[in-house]
Amino acid sequence: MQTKQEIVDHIKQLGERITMPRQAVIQGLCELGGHQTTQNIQQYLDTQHIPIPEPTVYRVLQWLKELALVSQTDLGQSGTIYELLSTPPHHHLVCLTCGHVQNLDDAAMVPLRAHLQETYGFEPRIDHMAIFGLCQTCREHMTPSTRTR
Amino acid sequence: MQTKQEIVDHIKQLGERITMPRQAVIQGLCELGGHQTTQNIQQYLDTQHIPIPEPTVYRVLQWLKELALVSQTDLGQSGTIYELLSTPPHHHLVCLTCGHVQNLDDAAMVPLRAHLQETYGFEPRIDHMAIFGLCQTCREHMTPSTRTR
DNA sequence: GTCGGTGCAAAAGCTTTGCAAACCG
DNA sequence: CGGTTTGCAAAGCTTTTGCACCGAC
Repeated sequence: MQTKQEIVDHIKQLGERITMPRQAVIQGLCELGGHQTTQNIQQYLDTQHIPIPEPTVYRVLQWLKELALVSQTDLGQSGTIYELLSTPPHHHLVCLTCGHVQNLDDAAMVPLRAHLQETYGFEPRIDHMAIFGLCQTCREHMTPSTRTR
Repeated sequence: MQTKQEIVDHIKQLGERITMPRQAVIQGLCELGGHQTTQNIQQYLDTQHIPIPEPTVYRVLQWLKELALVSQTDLGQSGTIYELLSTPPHHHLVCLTCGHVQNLDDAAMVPLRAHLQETYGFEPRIDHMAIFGLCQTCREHMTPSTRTR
């Protein structure tokens, strides 16, 4: 886990401008840890008395993504999450019933990644993949009437 | 590829009601084939002089999904696609640069599916998975300035 | 005839955009 | 000081919802 200061220093070396909202979003990502939605980040900053307008949160996250410091993953109905790229590579098992998101170690994807490159010439951005399905808990509590969404 | 009539007969046997908009959407899925967005379906039906309001297209697709006749896959910025489940299982390689969607045979996912079940107790709905990355064409034409989205 | 589906209009999320004012370096 | 970034407000898109009317069985 990187500290906010390390990231800020890194960005300065890239010649990018550091502003208050940018520091705030980075701080939010660092202190919340893991994967976060724009809402999570904004609400957390609110509790820290650092109100940041939503459009700015989006703009900062997009900028961090372009600097390859943050990944963006679309989880379908479960929303879109952003994550510091310092964390070790992993993926997301998204439960279609309860929306729970579980991490999956990257080792599971190594063979698939190789296969796609060799067979299709496709370079997967499998740094943060979303796999949808049913988590163990929901499988056990499953009733026939349970809807998929 | 199933015909519209086969599907309609099947649904009747399930005791579900058949209405004009429902037939229309099924027809659209059959005749367009493959994976389609709500817009595709609606626009196609417009050309056939069968105007269906958007909310109804959504409602019918959701209903078909609950009957396990159609799959819904979220492709992130590339939208949401619906597909008849009669087609052989496959997945989608979504290019982050050009948005192109390429099919991937299910065989590539068999080992991963087994692994997730055994290790995590997670039952993946890997019937139509979206894998994001760079397609061969975009990799070749890649310039450093090219953005991810 | 009854229950469920449709159509319309409107709302709800989430994300983006335009532009003047504020700010970083 | 000059070019960027921010804040605000408003628009855009996709998807959902409420409700009266209509239609399938």
